[in-house]
Order: sequence, then C-alpha cells, then structure tokens
Amino acid sequence: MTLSRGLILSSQMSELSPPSPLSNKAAHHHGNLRPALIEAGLGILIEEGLDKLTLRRCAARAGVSHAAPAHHFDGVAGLRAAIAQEGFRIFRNYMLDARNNAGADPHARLRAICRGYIYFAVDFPDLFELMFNNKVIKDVTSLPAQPDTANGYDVLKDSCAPFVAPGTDPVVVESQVWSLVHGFGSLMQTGRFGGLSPDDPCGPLFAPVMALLDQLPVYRDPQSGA
Amino acid sequence: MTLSRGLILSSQMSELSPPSPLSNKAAHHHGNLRPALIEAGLGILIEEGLDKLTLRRCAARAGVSHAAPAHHFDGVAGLRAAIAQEGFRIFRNYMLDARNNAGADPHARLRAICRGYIYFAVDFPDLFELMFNNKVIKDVTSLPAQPDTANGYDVLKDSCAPFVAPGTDPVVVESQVWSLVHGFGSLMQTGRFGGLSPDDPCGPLFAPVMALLDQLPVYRDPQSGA
DNA sequence: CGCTGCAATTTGACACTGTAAACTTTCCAC
DNA sequence: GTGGAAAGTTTACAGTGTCAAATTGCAGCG
Repeated sequence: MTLSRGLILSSQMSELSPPSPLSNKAAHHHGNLRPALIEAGLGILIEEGLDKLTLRRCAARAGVSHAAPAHHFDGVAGLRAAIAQEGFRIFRNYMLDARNNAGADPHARLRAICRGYIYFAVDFPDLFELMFNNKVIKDVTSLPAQPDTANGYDVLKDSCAPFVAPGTDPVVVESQVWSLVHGFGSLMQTGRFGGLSPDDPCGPLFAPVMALLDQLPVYRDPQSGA
Repeated sequence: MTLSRGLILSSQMSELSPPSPLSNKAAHHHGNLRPALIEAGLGILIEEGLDKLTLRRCAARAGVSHAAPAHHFDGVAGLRAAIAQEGFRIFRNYMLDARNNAGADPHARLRAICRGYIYFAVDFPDLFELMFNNKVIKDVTSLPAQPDTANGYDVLKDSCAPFVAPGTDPVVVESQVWSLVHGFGSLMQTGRFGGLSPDDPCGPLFAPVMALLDQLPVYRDPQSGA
C-alpha cells in the first residue's frame, strides 16, 4: 500500500501535456503555458515552500516572462486556486489508492482512506496548506457546479455510506469523519503529535485517534446489498 | 454563555498598556510600541483580513515609520508570531469562558470548550488561520519552554482528563478531541458545513459532530475525586 | 503571395512590501 | 555635562502583483 506514495508528479497531472498538436515545435506561443505554469507552481511548492510560490517565479520556471501568467489566470489568486485544484486531484488519487488496497470491511476501508488523507498531508505539506487555506478552499470547493469528484469528497462520501443510519442525513457521518481526519492532518504538522518516521508516516497517534471511528455502527454493507 | 463572545479586544490584550510609566507624555520613543503594533495587527486582521497584515501597514496604524517594527520583532515572521501568540491568549479565554459556564458533567464540560473553540474560529477567522498556519504554529507552540497555558492546550487537557483510561497516555484522548474540533473549525469555513446564523454560530452540524465524543467513557470524575 | 486581424507573449512602468544601513533623537548612567 | 545605548526616521534596494503598451507569430482571406 505504501506503493501509492511518492508517485511521479507529472503522471498525476491532468491538464499536463494534452494531445500535443503534432510537432508543436518551439512555438513562440509556447502552446501549453497554463498547465506548464501549474506544474511549475507545484514544483516550487514542493521544492521551495509555499512562501516562494509567486507569479514571477512560476513564470521564470516555465521559461516565460513575468507577465505571461496574467493571460491564463485571474491574478495570483487564480494561479493558486488552479494549483490547489490540481492538488485536490492528486489528493483524491491518494485516497483512491489507499481504498483500493483495503479489503471489503467498511471500517477497514474507512481507515484506509483516512490513511491516504494523511499520507497526502505528509507528502505535500505546503500543497496541503495551500489547498485548505481558508481563502482558497472557498474558491475551489465552491466553483460553479464543482462536482465532488474534483476534490475527493466523493471518495470520503462513499466510504462513509455504510455508517449512515437510515433516514438520517449522510453529511453528519461525513462531517464527523472529515473533521477528525482533517484536524489530525492539520495538527500533526505541529510536531505535538509525535515525530514521523519512514515506517510510520502517519505518526504514533494516527491509529489511536482513528479508533474513535471504530465505534460507528454499520447500517448497510455495500458488498452484500442492503 | 454567549456573553463571552464579542469581548472588547483591548481588554483581552496582555502586553497592552502596562504600568504606563507615570505620564510618559508624548515621548518621541512612543513608549509601548511593541504592544501597540500587536494591537494594530489584530485590528488589521479583524477589519481588513490576513492578506492586509503587513509590517508597513501595522506601523502606519500605530503611527510610526515603516521601519520601526524592526526594533521589536524579528521581521514580519516575528510580528505574525507575536500576533498569533496574542491570539492564543484570546483563544484560551474563549475556552475558559465556555467551560466556566458549563456544569460539572464531564461530557458537558467537554462540549463547552469545543463550543468555545468554534466560537473563536467563527469570531476571528483570519486570526484563527494565522494561528494555525503550519508555519506559524510551529514557532508559537514550540517556543522555548512554552507552557500549555500560553496556547490553551491546558484547558483542553484538563477537560479531557476524565476520559483518560488509567494507565494510558492522556495524549490519545486529547488528540482525538483536538483533531475533531479543530478539523470542524477549519472545515466549517468552507461553507459545506451549512451556513451560520446569529443564534446558531457553530452551524447545524456542530452538535451532531461533537456527539462522537459522547461515547467516550468517563474513568475519573474530577469533582468527586478519584 | 501579401495583407489584415488576432491571440499570446514581452517590455516597461508603477505601487506596495520586506529588509538593511546610516542617521537623528531621546533618555539614562556615570 | 558627557558618552552611549535604545527607539525611530530616513533612504535605498530587491521582489512582488498588476496594468498598459508594444511586439511577435500564426491563421485566414484578398
């Protein structure tokens, strides 16, 4: 399951290198500047940190002039939102991978996506911070008809479904799980939750904290139908 | 209990207006620039938002030149850390107030401090974001021998004590509670957790989510001794 | 083929920010 | 008083976001 971590970043990119219009060689127009800028931003975020993520630096890394990004993003906020959106896609893949490698037991599957959640927060702390920055998250998660598949909420929702009592709002269980795991992911980077180690990437407190979810009763087993 | 909210900010300040050295009239040295800058920063944070919190703006609001803060803080990061530290003091008072207005029941007390936690996040979203910004929180919570009373963790710890099973590490329950409430506070500002209303400041999902903590067994009643 | 039009990119400029150095003022200790 | 440290000011410089005005390269059309 740890195989899912450390993925090659470019293989996760969505907009990156689309059909590539057949030998679009050295067009002065660069061709795909927008995805190139997003990738540059992700690289800066990972290698240099959130405070180094600037418009001009992204432009330089993509090999264009400092004002070029203005034609593809609505200011620096737009660039950050686009990078966050790409981050949510990687984030979702982390949870999907973790879930796919789990068994059929609802509790095991829930723990799995939580582990994927935390793996992502550990692997990309600056990207995680950018994505869940109060300002950015509002923009990204409330985009026009933004589907749950764009931010991974669908994976969480799906894994919470077995624990939803009939006749109750699913968002209750979803909020419980999401709050717990997101709070853990945020606070873990404090250092107060114990140091991380290569063989224990989620820290020694991950399992005990997530044990709180073991008490959730199973109302519906998605495998066996109703 | 809602009395505790909307406190006059200056009354919460710690460094603000110390002994005031007896008619320190119009000293060109301003006297108490450091606390004045912190208060200016808090005002900017509340009135204008986190992105407007700059060294020069704080200096202007305090009525000094733009380079004056350099003599009191280690760059802009130092100013932000100092403001966050002041924020943690207010934050702690929010939890203390909420707890003091609760009864003796351990679960009720725990719910109370969680409500104080969320009240603070709702009242000061930008300050909340600054305080729990991954970069800043590390500085503030890991200051030299920073006691738990400086960031409110002592209040949380105290309220979790009744739920700590004998022979187990208290940090487990503390992490469970803190993760849940902090995650809720962070994610609430997404808008996904339902709109806030004046008479329901924590949103409609607060109670259902915190119900997860009702299952915690009480091992020790602090009122009746062991 | 040459021309126009358009979109992408560049260049230049401006305001704002953080930071450092040099300077000025104020006050305290001696 | 005098020296010196502390507190603030002034000046300067490198980055940053953003805008307006060129400039470049391509596509379509005469």
